[in-house]
Amino acid sequence: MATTEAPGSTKDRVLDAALASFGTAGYDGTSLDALAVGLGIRKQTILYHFVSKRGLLNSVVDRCAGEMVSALEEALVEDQPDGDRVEAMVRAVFRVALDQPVLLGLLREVSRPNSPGAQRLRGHLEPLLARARVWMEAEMAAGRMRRTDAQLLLLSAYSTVVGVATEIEVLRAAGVGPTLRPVVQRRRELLRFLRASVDPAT
Amino acid sequence: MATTEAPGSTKDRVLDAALASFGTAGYDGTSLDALAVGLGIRKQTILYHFVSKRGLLNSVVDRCAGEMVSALEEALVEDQPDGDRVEAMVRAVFRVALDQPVLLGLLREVSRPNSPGAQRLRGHLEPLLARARVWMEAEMAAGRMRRTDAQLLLLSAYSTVVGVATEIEVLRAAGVGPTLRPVVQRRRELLRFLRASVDPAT
DNA sequence: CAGGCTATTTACCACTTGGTAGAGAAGCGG
DNA sequence: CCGCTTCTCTACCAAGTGGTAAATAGCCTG
Repeated sequence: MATTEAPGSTKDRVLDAALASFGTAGYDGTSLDALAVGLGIRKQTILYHFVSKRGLLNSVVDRCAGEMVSALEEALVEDQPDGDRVEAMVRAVFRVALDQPVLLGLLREVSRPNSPGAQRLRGHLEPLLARARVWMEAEMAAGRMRRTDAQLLLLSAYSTVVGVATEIEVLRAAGVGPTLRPVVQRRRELLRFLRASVDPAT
Repeated sequence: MATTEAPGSTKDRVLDAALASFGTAGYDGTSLDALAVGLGIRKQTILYHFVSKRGLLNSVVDRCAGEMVSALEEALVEDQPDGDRVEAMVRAVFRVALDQPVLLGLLREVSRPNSPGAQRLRGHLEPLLARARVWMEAEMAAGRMRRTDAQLLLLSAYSTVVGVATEIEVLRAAGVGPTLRPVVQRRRELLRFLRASVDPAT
């Protein structure tokens, strides 16, 4: 049983193309035929590997959520000397946003309520959020963080980070170009926001 | 020539239903047939009034952008004694988000790059953004606002506000309920952020 | 070489999509 | 009553949708 596919395999190429299409055109805006033609294969090959369109979406979400979660977990591990965990996570998200912006596109598409795959995404992110929640509550108890509703603040931070990172793609589309400067500035502003939300001296 | 429709007219009912559907299911996820059935009319009646599906979207965007812009302009007028313009605008957006959350859904849907209607929305918001830009630059010159790239900060604020307000719908879907408390708290957090971004003492 | 397994194909299918053509119907001014 | 406009309807259609069935080819094992 090979859970990991060779990166050049048909299945993997389909996943890549599907990610791009779902992230930009959306789920409904993606046609299996078009996807197949773009890959030089037949639609039925896609259905052979993923059973249904919905199954394809699920696979794409699974893979991307996996990448996202492991990127975040790496960021959490590498700053063991307690060097601002928040900053580490934000940097991780922005790195992903720069490396593969399509992934953020999918995240945006799929985090819409009632969207197919939204629930599945939540399932992947839930444990991570739970961990963050208990950590925050510990920080609050220790007085290192301002007292607020942890869940609410987390959702706020999540949507803000995704919003900001997603917008990198918007900027790119608007012709601002893949210049690094605006991105860095955005990240700085965002960190300022998160610190303000968390600062106990208020 | 009656530019304004009677609020009970067929045309207006179609606009309402289309707004709801575009905002939740998205453009591609909306079918004219389903829309018509939901209204108890025939699809061709819709096409008679709006020529095409795209035309319907344009009309919806026009109406919503109009409401949004006038809400913002009202907010700007009523605080002539310079009582924190930023707060007035944020409050206006949140009021809209609470009164008609679907409108925010449309905003989110349509502000995706390459989305049909994205350009049209930009056209509506452009003058408002331009006004805000010159105002901010004046504030910066007067030293009442920290020096940054005005355009970038505006985009940041825009996406953040929309993100946060949109998420109200997400919360509602997640069962957090239309309670007022989280919304108020979110607004407070957001204002803290915007003030921090703008505060000259940094 | 036989037989099974995997991967990809061709050939269809039922259904939905947005859109066109044209017929009635209702109201209204002459 | 006529003719005009406005609105809604029935009847279609071509193109595309996701999905099923079955055939074909390659490959490894016995």
